[in-house]
Amino acid sequence: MNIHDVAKKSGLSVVTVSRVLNNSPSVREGNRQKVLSAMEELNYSPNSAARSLVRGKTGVIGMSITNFNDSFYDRVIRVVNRKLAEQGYFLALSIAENEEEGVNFLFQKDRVDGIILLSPLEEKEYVEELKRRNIPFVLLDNQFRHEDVPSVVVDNYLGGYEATRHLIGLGHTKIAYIGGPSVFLSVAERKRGYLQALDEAGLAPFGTDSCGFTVSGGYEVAKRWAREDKLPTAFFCGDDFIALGLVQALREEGIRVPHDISVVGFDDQQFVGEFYPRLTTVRQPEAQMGSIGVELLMKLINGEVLPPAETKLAPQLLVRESTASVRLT
Amino acid sequence: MNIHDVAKKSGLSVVTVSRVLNNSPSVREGNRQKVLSAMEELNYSPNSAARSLVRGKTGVIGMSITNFNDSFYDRVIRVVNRKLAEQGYFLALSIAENEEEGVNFLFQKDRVDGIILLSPLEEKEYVEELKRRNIPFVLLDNQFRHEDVPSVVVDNYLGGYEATRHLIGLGHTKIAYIGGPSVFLSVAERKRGYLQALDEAGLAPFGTDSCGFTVSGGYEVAKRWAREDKLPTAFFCGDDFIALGLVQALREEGIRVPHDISVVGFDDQQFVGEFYPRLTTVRQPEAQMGSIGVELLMKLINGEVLPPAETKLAPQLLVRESTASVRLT
DNA sequence: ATGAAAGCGCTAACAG
DNA sequence: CTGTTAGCGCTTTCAT
Repeated sequence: MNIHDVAKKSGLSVVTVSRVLNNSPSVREGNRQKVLSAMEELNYSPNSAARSLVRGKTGVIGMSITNFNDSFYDRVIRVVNRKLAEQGYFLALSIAENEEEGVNFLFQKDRVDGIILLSPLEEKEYVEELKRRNIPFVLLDNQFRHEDVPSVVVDNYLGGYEATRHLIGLGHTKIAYIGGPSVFLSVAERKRGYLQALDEAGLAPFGTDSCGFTVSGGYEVAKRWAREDKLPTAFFCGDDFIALGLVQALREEGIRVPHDISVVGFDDQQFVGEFYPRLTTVRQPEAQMGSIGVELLMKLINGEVLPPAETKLAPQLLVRESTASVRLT
Repeated sequence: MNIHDVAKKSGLSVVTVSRVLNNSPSVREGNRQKVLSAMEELNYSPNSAARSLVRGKTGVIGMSITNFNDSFYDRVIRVVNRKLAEQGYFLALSIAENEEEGVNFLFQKDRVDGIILLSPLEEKEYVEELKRRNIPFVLLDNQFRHEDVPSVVVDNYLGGYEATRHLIGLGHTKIAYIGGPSVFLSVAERKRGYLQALDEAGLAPFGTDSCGFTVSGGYEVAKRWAREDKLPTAFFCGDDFIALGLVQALREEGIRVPHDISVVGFDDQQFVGEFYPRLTTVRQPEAQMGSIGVELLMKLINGEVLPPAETKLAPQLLVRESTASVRLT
């Protein structure tokens, strides 16, 4: 069932059929209809391998992800999917679990027209490999700076800064920071923002700690601090899960949020938003990140001049119910 | 940079190069080495569009998903990814959001060698379309029965039955069921199991209700029931999120779980497992579902005889800390 | 063990 | 506006 069958059936040549396939204007309306109905009858659809071969393009954009059980990733992926579809591209997701298999597959010029790396784990290796293979690609939420590679990141420093400013503005002076695993640049950046805000306000950090990006991590830290009777009046957490665990633990200790202690999270995880008190948090601009990423990649593919390598996006503080003015005791 | 360049560089013909590419034994070792090093030098990798075209296969399996912010999906996808890689196939994920765009793309015989539909939303349409296009495919966690289509589902009836039996075994007689949206067959099946278990024990259902698969859904139901002073001694929830919301609400009402009321969830959501009391829940056999699904698809692709259309897997009750013997008052 | 030739299904270049 | 010819990069007969 190929283009020749359609040609035969419609009484026209394969070239005309191809023209109809590609919406060429130079086909007489009558003939176009003939071709269309022949296709219909034959239940024909063009072979994409053949098209890719001759055109040198696949119409597919690959995206490598490490994890999807997370609102941030979820939102970015959905936006990318939509934007790509608008441009006539198809998104193929690949889980980077088995470093060898999956990504190497995607990393083939003829498999995809371009690649989006979202929070890549083995960032440097991937970047090098992709450059070597000469495949257009962009980085989203990456950790390091790379020359000549367009990337879109969130200004985590600013996020930490604003979260802390918010707390300071509420009169808090004893503010602690609980971050995630130190391998992440974002963790360090958020902390840097926190320290800067405090410094500007002439305050000393109350204390910092870290744990995994999990509810139980936050829970344990809070329990430990409570046990040691070392509690601030406000916590800035590097992640919503941590914040949620913290709130749970504090509640068990008879400490109310935000009445006794204020808590700020990070990421605006969907799920976490269903708990009371609704968490004040920092929302990352996923939609922007996704659409700018797609735009950059499209430019790269079309050979346009590339803009400055790194685009840094401002996150947004969402003030909700877990923060309040410090209690005057 | 194609096979001809390699041939020229190695001083052999394209056919020999092709043979090396395909591990044909009939190549003299010396020549194989020549070819290999030529490939290396040229940084050559074969064009997959050309291969697909001539072979009529792509080496790609498509999987259509609707949502990934969920442990059940996450686990199934990861297993499928691994199993497929073992077989030399690559998994391409596609979000079924924009029904038109995405899936229709995957639904092309020459794009993928086979398709896995995970909890498809527009199940019947997809099945029909895929049959029409004659693409090998399997259904995972589907809602309806289809002739001639291999599918793997979980025995939700059994899950509901066992969860309820567990509660009955703990001496509970006032047991309620809170299910999810009624469009899902799984919701009805879990309820059917619940009713059956009660019936066998000579008990009447205390009451049933339903809400979205969300924490807030469960929270609101519990608040409502508490307000109406209509509380059982045990809840069986059709979903962990609902169960979690329920526990939160009960706690706010001063009711302790499991001391005053026992709660059973469903799905063993990762995240939910981090809360105390750790939820007694029903775990779906994601690993089995994934690997059986892949096996079936492989058989289909290889033209083997298809086994009985539907494989029904038994879920597993995980007894943890949210259920206890009924209090004797 | 190796190679020449044909062809997978499609599009692009060039005629007419 | 339409068709003839060539070729994308690879694998597969079929000889040798």
